Amino acid sequence: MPEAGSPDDRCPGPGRPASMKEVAALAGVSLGTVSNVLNRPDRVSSATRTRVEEAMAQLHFVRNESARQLRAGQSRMIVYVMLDGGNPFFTDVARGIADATDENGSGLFLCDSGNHAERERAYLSRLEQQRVQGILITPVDPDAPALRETARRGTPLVIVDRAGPAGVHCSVAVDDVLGGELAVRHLLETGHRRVAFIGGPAGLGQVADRREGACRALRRAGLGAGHLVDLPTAALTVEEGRTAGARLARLPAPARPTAAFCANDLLALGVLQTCVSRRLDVPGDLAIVGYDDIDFAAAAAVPLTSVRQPRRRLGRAAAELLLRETEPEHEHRHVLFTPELVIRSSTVRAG
Amino acid sequence: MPEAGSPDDRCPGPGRPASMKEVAALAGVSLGTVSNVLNRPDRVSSATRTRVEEAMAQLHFVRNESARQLRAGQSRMIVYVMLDGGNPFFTDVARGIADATDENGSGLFLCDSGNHAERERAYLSRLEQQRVQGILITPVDPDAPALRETARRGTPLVIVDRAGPAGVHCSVAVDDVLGGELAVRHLLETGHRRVAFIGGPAGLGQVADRREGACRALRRAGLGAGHLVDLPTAALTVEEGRTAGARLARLPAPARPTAAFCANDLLALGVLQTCVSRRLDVPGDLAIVGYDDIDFAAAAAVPLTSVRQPRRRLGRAAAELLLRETEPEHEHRHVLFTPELVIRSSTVRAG
DNA sequence: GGAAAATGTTGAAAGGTTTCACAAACCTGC
DNA sequence: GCAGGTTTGTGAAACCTTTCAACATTTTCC
Repeated sequence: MPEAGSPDDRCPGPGRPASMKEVAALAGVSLGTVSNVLNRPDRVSSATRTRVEEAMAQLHFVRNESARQLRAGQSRMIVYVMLDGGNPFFTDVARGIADATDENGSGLFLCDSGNHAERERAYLSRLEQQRVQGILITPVDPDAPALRETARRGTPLVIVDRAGPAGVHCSVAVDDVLGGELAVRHLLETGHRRVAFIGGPAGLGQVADRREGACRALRRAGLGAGHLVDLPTAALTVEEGRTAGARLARLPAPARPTAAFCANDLLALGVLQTCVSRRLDVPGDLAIVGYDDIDFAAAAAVPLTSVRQPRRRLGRAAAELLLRETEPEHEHRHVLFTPELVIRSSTVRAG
Repeated sequence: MPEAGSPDDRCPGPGRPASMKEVAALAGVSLGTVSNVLNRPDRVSSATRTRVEEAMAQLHFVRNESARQLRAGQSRMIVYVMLDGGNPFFTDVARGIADATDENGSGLFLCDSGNHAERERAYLSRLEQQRVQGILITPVDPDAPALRETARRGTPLVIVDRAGPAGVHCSVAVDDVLGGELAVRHLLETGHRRVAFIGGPAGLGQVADRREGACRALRRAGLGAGHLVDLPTAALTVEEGRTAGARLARLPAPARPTAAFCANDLLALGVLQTCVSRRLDVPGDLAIVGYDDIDFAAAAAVPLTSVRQPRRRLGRAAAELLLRETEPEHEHRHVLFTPELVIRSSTVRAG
């Protein structure tokens, strides 16, 4: 039996953890001195410091962050409110954020709104009550009043992967219209003339912009909007992709698009799965372009052509903007990254 | 005289948010009454209540959670420290936790240790200082002293997807040894006699247990450990899976296993990808079994046979144990779920 | 009409930390 | 010896909320 958990080590146990006051009493020193040991150790003689540190160890002292926060007026906590924790795109963005917050010494916490406006609102309110140091958020709706008000009341807030209303917040996003255009231009260049757009809900800015980009590509190729076949989905999930794929496969051959542009990779993977199970050749019978270039896109058995977003840089840039949010004379900035098309076998046969 | 109430305080500017004291002053009421409006509205006459509520609205009052926490002694925050935010398995577990915490009205926050012991320790320490209501954690090492000590000092803590040292914490896990056995028994039953085990780092309990289960299946079939070919990996990622797949493909044909059991689905997807790019038939040339049955496993173009864990139930059960952790006479419990093999085309040809 | 109960409101204390003006002790150099 | 400086340490105030005993007012019931 390891001695680390020896039962005779009777400590405070179920009671309240020790406070600085108790530490001070045990060390025979004033409260202020304990505080100095913690915050300005150089102002304390090494003899007292040792005595205080021993008392802290003996009492298993743990600093009370609530009290510190109360005194300081704000916490050291940075939070990213994700739109969908199940989408690897957002966890990659979170990693980029973590890169920046680590360097800054702030702890990063995550919340998942699950694309649910009410839940997002609840989190926002909690975070504001918590007086967090800052909020990064990929919102369900960047124009929601709650966002504006939270920022106006003083909580630093940066919008990620969307642009908020002009001049109200900083934001970091990727040019989704351009991304959509790149995707569909590529399909047109590889000979397709009837392209499905698979995505939804249409209220989601990312979806609307990518579709808009698709239309732009058609226009610039001198083709009408009739060349785009809309297959709306209820969410951006693999499951919805499978459903949409099945609907697509059921279309009569002359009307059936020869290519599908999906609003994200999860949908694309679902569509791909349906094709495979129905023995449709990809890209022969249907070419597929996804969006985000998540790791699973390259790992799919028919590797997906996809629009890559600089996910990690996106996160890092957002975090850096957030940390600057409290500087005097701050002007809100909107950073826009450029996406990039990654061509793989789901649109162009390998070899 | 602290009651120097300057009339300038009326304007809600970009300064500190209003406090209850200011609300009370504006409503011409005492502090206690404002508190009653917030916490026991029934004890306040509706006239006063309205007056206070108007004052709160006018001043954009936001409750200060730090102060509440300080008073209450603990926060209303529940946190799940994930082992790897990039693995959908853990985000699904998180969803199960959220199901339970939602019903309880506590907010769920997530942290990602990224399988990094030092980062995990830092989070744990932060959370303890924060006096969080409870911690759910899938630890890098369930025997790490920091876990034991955090729990001993009074922060409710439940271990998820592992069992901690006996009697110290509650835990919820899935029988990984049995899972490994199911996987390899299935491979043996479908005629394979040389099976690769792909997984690592070996220090990870999940990996060790699943491998142990594989050995048990062999033993029970009367086969020696020589029938298991170890291909250790540095992490449980798609990338590492690709590397391991390449190593596997390079083995000389007589020594090459005809089946691979991967410690999780990310690895399995990587291996699968390598097979496809090298024109190896799955399952003809290599049968593959994954672990976790994440959504992407079924969505792979060769749908993966995988060991399904009740991810969401796992999370929910863990959260429920956590909420009971503070009950008097609490006895730590270890809940063990049973995994289930889901057979798909990566081991058995469809049709 | 007045005692008892119900209802509304108040004021002060407590919770753990940080900060800051101040006191005490020790040096330095003359 | 002692003015002036430095190094250590102290005590009290402040941060914002919640709780609770006590007070004030109204209602109820004989």
